[in-house]
Amino acid sequence: MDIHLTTGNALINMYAKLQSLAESEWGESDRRKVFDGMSERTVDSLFAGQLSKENKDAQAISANTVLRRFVDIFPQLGSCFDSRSRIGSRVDSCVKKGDGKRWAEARHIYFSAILPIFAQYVDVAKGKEIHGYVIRYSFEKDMYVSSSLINMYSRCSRVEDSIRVFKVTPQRDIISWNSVIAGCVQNSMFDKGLRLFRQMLRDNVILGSVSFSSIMPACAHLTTLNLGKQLHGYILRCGFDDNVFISSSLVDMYAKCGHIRIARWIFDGIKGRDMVSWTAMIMGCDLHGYAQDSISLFEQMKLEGIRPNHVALAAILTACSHASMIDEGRRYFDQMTEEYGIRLGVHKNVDLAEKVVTKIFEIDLENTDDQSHPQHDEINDAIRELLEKMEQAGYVDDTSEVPHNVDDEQKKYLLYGHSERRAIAFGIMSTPAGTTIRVIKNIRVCVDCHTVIKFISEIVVRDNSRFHHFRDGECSCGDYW
DNA sequence: TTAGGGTTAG
Repeated sequence: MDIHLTTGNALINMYAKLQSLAESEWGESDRRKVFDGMSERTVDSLFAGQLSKENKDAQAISANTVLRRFVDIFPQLGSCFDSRSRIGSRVDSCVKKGDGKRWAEARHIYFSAILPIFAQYVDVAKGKEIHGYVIRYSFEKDMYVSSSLINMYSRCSRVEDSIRVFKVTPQRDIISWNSVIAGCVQNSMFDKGLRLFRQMLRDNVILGSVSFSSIMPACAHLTTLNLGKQLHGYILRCGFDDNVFISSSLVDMYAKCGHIRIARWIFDGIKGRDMVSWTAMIMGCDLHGYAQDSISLFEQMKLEGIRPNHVALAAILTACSHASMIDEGRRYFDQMTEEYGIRLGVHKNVDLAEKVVTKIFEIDLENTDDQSHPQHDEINDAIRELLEKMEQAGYVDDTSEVPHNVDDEQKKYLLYGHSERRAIAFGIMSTPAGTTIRVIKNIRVCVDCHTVIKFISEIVVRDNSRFHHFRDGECSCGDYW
């Protein structure tokens, strides 16, 4: 019988999805047969099954193929994909020429499918042209199109634009929320991401697994262990703990929040660990000074047939560097280029260096001592008391890290003001004996404070570089510092 | 019927 339009489209879609399955016996020819048997076809017939996520993941169809087909249907869009000319004027001119009927066929579906390609290639100029078109033809209220736009802008580091799109979307579903929250978190706007997450909870939105894997990195980066634990409980109640995205993000969160053993326990329980899971664990071990574990994990990962990417290589090279393992480091460096074909990047970026320097000079460098803490004087007394005991135990101050141009006595005084030792003194005086004190610092601990902490106690300090487990006058970083 | 969101970094 003649294949009816929507039935035919549905069949094509089915064959396309079957084709994307591993070792599928279905192929292009099955789709073709249905397509050829249809007396009436539309744009949908051409695209059925082609733009689905399953197909993209399986790479059954490349981004370029999608674009080529898209341009076949809408030749006016060609300029948007392969040249610098503006799409907007072309759209208008082809509508004027009476070609508007074809554009009317361009339903929102294609735009929500095409935008992720610009997100992937980080091409905000082309993404914006599509956005203009979306507005002109009133597709912007569609949740699919809007979440594609949110994602495109945030992948291009334009979070403000993402949030703007989110705010003007009249109806929001879980994917709209996840898109904007993930956008904030991926662009290091962790507080904003958490605020939106809480607002989503207040709005009684039912969370999905993606909601958790999107927000968890915020807890990891902010070292907010309590919040991370609450989310972990939530995850267990939802039964999402077998999701590899979520378990990898939990490994990372617990490692960054100081619980390396819990991180390892979660990692060991992951079924179907992928490269990201391994890399998160490798970095976690390194963060805690267990470089040898990082190396054995890396080797084990390779044995399991998982090919490391540039992030995994960065992780293992960092581990070698922290443990002063020069031979291993060189071996991995050679493997990186020879076996894995990874080239060096970043490096010698003068433009970036200039931007950073400009920012640094905008900061008031003289303004470092903040004395506003209500127990400022008590903390001073506690530090003085600790110092006396430390000096009896053999502590000698090291003022080499004090950059100010003052005499040695002044420098010694400046060291008293360092936030890490003040935090420890405050922790000791305000908690019962035996309480775990967690100190989180946003810059690297100073070398003298590092010595001081070794004298004070069995203590764990996390600075911007790593965890320092101080015990019996030794530190887990092996004084690599 | 076709379409949108997620984990790892020096």
